[in-house]
Amino acid sequence: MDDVIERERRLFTLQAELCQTLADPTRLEMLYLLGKRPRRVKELAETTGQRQAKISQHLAVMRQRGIVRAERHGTEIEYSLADPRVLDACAVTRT
Amino acid sequence: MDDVIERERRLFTLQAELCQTLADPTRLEMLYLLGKRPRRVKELAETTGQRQAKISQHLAVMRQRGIVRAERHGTEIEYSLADPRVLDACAVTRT
DNA sequence: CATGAACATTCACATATTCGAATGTATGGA
DNA sequence: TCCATACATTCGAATATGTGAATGTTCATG
Repeated sequence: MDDVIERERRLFTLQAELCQTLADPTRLEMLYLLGKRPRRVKELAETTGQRQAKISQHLAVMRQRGIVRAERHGTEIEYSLADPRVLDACAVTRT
Repeated sequence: MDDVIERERRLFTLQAELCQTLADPTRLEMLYLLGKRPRRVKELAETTGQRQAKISQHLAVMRQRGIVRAERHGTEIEYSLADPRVLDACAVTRT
């Protein structure tokens, strides 16, 4: 009974964390770009016009949440969407 | 050119604000309940087990964002979803 | 108009988030 | 092994957010 409610509450909490992760314009722009194709950090920084450190910080957040995946190529690191379903979430929340 | 980019950025910002509004477990639970049928504040407070003031605060946030609509009936106020599409957003962000 | 019920708002505080600046780390090449 | 490049992390400050406690407001009723 209450267990069901508690289970629901945990789901709402998880859901809220995902929404929180999407609740930043820079991260949304990065996800938009990664939705088209994988990108290196430098490219994300240049395309968005943001500092590299800031991009790395946002990437770290999204990595921890499992939204994004990193793959090293020599000295560069290529990021891609870990689960393209986030694009659905982005699409639905648009305008 | 840059105007297009700027326009996109504004959209990302709006989108981020919506996500931010959804980024709270209590609000998600309230939206879930309102998705089934309109509810009075007291009912929302009792069903979620949260204090009335807290519920009103969250309702105020969602009212400002235009997610929720209020309709007074005597001394009670009934809330409903202003745009049922938010349910889609909620559904997509669920695990 | 006094009262109680239902709801809203304000204030204060704790916590979280974002960002710039600075610094650290890993990799490939000279 | 030294250096430059690409990226990550840490730190501190500013700002935002969530919450409880207290207080205000609105309305129906007597």
